[in-house]
Amino acid sequence: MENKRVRLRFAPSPTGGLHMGGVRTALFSYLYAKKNNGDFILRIEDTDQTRYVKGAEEYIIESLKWCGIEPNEGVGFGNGPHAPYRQSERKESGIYKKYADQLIASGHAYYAFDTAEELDAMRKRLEAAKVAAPQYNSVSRQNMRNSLTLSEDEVKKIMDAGTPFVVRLKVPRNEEIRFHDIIRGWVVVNSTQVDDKVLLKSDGMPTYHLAHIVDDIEMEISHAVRGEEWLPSAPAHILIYRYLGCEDKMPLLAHLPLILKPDGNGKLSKRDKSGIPMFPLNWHDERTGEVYVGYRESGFFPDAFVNMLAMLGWNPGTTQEIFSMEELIQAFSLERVHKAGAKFDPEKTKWFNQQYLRKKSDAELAELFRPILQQKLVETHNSKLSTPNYIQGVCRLVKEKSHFVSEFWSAGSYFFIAPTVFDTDVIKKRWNESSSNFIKAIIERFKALATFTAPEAEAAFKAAAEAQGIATGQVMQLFRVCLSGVGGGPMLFEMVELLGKEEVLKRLETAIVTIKI
RNA sequence: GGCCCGUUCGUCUAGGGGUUAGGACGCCAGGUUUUCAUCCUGGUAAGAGGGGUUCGAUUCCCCUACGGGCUACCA
Repeated sequence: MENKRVRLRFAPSPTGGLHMGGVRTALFSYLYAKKNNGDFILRIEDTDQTRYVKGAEEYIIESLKWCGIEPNEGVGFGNGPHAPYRQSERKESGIYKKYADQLIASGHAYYAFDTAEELDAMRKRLEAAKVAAPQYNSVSRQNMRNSLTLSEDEVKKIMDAGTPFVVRLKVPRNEEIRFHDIIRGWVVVNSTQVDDKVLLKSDGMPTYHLAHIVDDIEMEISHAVRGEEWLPSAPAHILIYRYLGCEDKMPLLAHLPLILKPDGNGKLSKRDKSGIPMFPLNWHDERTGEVYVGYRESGFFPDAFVNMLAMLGWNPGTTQEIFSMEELIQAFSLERVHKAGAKFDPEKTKWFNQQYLRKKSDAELAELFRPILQQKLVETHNSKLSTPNYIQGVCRLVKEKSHFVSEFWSAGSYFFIAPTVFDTDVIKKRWNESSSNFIKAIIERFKALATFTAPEAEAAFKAAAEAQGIATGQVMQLFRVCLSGVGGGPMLFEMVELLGKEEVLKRLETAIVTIKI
């Protein structure tokens, strides 16, 4: 067992878009597997036919791909020795029934024939009797219709008649169940708290409880990493492994803390008022018609998203915060995962993206900006796209103040379209009778320049100001507005150089005739 | 209600019997950029409460409070 190959699975059910909490579970499993030269498997747990959502599986696969969390085995990622990886398909081999039958044969599971109404009535009865935990268990099962209370003949008769039935786990009455969690240490629960879980549903499908255990055994899973919401049912799972005689094959457990919503209390919801997405990719819910925006579509870099997720509930114990996937793999350990839930911080999320934005080369950014730019230029009837060098130059100047590539357009559209309106606040404050003379003087001095670099333009500008006895500070912003229409932006003379002599002169001429006090 | 898990600055967190309780985000201030942003420097701000154990507890134990999860033929 100690030398068992490390194999982890991510096992979502295709009931909707994969939430970022799910992505983090996948990420942690992936990191641990890679760190230990193990396998990472994607298994689809589609045992609930009523909740199956079309497109969800594709969404999960695409999300993992975008994040760079690639399983080396599983649905959408190629078959390994344990195919198929969809539980609905695995069921066809009769594997789940086989394990359920084994539990029945050994007396650790039984058939139950109760209808939904009968179960409901039982619950109401127990509630009325003020039973602390109304559930199907060692006590209440004695008053229900199952193979424990009915005679063998009766059971046979019912089964032969084709009456629907479920298989339930026979949980002992008063037994201490101890299990070890990598993150939480030892957890002790008394079996009186555990109900007789349904293992096989009346439609013949296994429940999660049976299916994931059977598959984890069959797929030789070494570590099961999942959300904290599974902690309460873990004791039942321990029992199943034990009764199956498979305790030695039981994966080590690690229950991750939940991701909490940024404001107020509770789990993360599908939407947050911060405007920061909760899903990796856009997700369209066909049932409600609602659309949830994704990190990808919001302009986040996948590595920034993954980095942010990794730091939610885990840290390396150093002050390093920026990690590539490789570095995460090297540094990761389940033991360092926090116990307490982590509130998700939208501001920090943006900061992560900014860090990655800064690290990208101008060429990379230009490549990302190009499609946005092209679309904007079409929208504004300026279909002429600038040269790659020029676009890179814009990216170089504009990236310092941005968190997202998607902000480049609003920050620097004037690099591509000459301004027609000029910030009135700045004009009101800075423009006076002498202004147009000053701009004219600059035009003359710029014209005289043989080469047009930032330092040269700046020197010419200062000389013009000095000649007219104006402090440069008085006219810098004015000059900027003439060129860009707005009062803020990147380094002024860097901007001048990039725009180029011809364009600068043209814009200044326009400004003189357009701007009125 | 019951059970389980948790609790260090507003948020993410480090540390772990003796520390000026460290870092990051945010926020604030100063400096640089003769604007804004960037950048630099500094600042703000924390061990839920009560009991133990101990020379000493944020750190170990107990209780309470609070928060979260679970309580389906859903996962």
